[in-house]
Amino acid sequence: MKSAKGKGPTKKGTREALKPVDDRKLGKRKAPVKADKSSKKLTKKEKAVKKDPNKPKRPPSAFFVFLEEFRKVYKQEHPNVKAVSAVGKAGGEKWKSLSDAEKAPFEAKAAKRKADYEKQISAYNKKQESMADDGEEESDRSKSEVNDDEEDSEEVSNLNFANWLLKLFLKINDM
DNA sequence: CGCCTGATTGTTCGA
DNA sequence: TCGAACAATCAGGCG
Repeated sequence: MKSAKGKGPTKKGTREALKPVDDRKLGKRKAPVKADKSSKKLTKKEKAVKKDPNKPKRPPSAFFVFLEEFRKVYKQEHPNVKAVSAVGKAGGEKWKSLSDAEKAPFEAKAAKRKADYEKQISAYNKKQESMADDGEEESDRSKSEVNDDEEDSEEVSNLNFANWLLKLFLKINDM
């Protein structure tokens, strides 16, 4: 059952070049080159230390957005499951099962995430410059008013997503 | 006692 | 252009 990972089906040509990325699956997913100072996962520490609260973390990709919903559903069906890998594998497999149409809504969110992320980065960079001189943050009102064009039409769809996913999940599960 | 790893894919920056 | 790293999650395992 797929011990070779989805190397074939998902491959998109350009992805072939990213083949080395798969290497991270072999064991270490990071820092082969660095290996300098305790290259431990600073990501977690960054959170705890909170050195830069304004530092925008990479927003979840479409796959992660889907995973967030998927995890909820998965937990409902598998409350006993105790392993992130389980959801990861199941989610990944399912993700590939999704059609472009199904991925569309998630990709839409991903696109939106980029817009927000861009703003956050902009604000973050700006702040860094400001602080470098005076340390006085503040700034103007960047209240992240991202109400531009579309979007915001969800709200209620949020639950629908879970419901739809649940249905899809059960449906495929039955197959 | 506390932090890290595992597993999925996508995105994003850096050299 | 390519590559490497990190994004969430949750519980267990190790120092």
